[in-house]
Amino acid sequence: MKLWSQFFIPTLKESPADAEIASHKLLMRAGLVRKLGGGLYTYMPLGLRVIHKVSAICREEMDKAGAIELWMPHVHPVENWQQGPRWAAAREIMFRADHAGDGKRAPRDPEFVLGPTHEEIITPLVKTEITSYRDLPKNFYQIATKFRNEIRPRYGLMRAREFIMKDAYSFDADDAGAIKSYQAMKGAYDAFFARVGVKAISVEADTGVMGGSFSHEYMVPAEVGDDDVVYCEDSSYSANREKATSGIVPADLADAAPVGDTEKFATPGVVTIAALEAAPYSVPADRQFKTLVFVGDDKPFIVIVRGCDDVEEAKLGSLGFKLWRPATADEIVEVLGAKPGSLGAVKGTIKDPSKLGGIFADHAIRLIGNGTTGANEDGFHLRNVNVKRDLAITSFGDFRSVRAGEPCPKCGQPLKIRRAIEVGHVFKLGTKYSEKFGAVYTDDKKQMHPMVMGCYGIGISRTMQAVIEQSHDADGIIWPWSVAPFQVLVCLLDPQDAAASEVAKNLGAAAEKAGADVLIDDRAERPGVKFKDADLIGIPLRITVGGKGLKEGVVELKWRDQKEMKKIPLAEAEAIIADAVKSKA
RNA sequence: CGGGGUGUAGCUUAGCCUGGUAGAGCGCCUGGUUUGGGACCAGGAGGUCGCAGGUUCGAAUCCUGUCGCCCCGACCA
Repeated sequence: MKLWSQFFIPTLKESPADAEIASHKLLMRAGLVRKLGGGLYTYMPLGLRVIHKVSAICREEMDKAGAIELWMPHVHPVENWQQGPRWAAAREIMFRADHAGDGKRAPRDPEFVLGPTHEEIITPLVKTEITSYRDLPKNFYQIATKFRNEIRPRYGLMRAREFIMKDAYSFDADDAGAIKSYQAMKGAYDAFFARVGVKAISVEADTGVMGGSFSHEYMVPAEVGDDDVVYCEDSSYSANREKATSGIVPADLADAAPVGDTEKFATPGVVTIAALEAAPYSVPADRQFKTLVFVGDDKPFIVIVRGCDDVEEAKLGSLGFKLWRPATADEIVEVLGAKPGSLGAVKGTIKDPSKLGGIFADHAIRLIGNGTTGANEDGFHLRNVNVKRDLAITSFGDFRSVRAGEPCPKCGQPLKIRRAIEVGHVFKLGTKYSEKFGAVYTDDKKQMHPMVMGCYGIGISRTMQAVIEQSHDADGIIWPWSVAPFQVLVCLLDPQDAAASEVAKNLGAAAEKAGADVLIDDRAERPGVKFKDADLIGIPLRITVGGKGLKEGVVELKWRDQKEMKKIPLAEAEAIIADAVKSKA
């Protein structure tokens, strides 16, 4: 039981100007966090209580699923990362932590980085500690701070530079075991999000820089999310847009027959799909080939999609490059011989095909018969271009971004898309890290094998904010019982009145005995201020004790998520409150 | 990193275009009146106008640079 006057809850009437979204404003206004710098936040006493509750639930579910808690350093020797499989991709988000404070690290001084995640730490550890199949499987986790130099931190705790994450790493003897571990984590995640009161859906996801064979993200639908979730209401299909496919290309598609030879025509000044759609050319975007040039591991390659489609850059990961980026105009001219706007991949028109790492075409371009594309000569295009006959394609793949309304790949019904916040991610990693670090074990036939790994993250601090984003009204936060910083608020309207104070403390004690965390608002403030603050900080159950009510022999009981308030007789108040608390626990 | 914005008291901000004493509301302190949904009156404290140059008799205001922060894009739990 805490007295408000002896605790610290600095509420604000107005939101700081840099808070954009509801949950960020409420984090600030309810005194849960304060900003130190971009993406860096102090957890204030009230906010820390929520973090502790979320962490405790996470810990319980992880333990229940058989994971084992440990704690790893967050200052990492850079060698661990240099030896790992993703140094090139990961280094740009890592903070350096040189031990030389003046920044003048001598050549022989060790170099450190702040840990953005811990595969590079746990895998070498397991390599030295576990060598026998008898010690497998194992799943280690920690709940700790992570450091990522996000290029653009935003929305408070949603995307911070320093944040709290639960990360778990499973090690199995074989693929079947790894899938079991993966399923166990999915079960734990479902239980966790249900308990903290967040409606999270799991969706198929791109594995990104983590690598690995498959993964699911846990998404909280919200307009302010950074991701797009593609889903179908009829089938169970749901996926991150980066990964999502649609049934836009029929399986039995027959390629269109050419109507004539390819033909060059002048298109002075035309450098966009839209310009070619307009008169006098009038070529619909879905009849144009869009030719884009990327550079993958220092070698240019071409991606072709329909003019009406967008390339989903994450999908280019399937091509096997470690790093890739859009090519610059100069690089494009060097290889294709023309500037962007007149590019194509028709056989014989590419200036220097030997420099290319490949020409990759999206399946959907097969829907185009006798289309139009750039001639690799500024100001000229080619018409009557046909996929099979004319384009020098290395291979086909899925590279386009799905749009709402396209047919679901499972059932054909129209797909929908909505924004969402990623709060958790499970990856089946395979042997990418264990092979790199030599984390092998000996089986019962004296054979050595790399361990099969999985990794599993939950953004603890982000989950806290996602709860607020999903559960608030115009007056403030509405905490679910399970993660509320306090569950019962005794609103003592007349703290100078000894009898009323006594009643408040007794009722608070009764609620506490029944299992609730209790806060008593004993401040010398006017009632209006107390009620406004109560709504703002969102404590689920409010008990109001005031001189007026006591004269009638009643106190008031009000749930934060309900409109109406109930007067209860003082004589029965302790029992009624205890029952209310027990009904929630 | 590219594009756009912004920086004035603890918070929200006016003033800037058109240079001339830095203003308000909230919050804070003192006293009084109040007391069931962010009270009222009186008094008070608090600002090197992000920083550094420049133009000018004179700069919060104009110019240049720089830093922080916010928004849009790529990245992520």
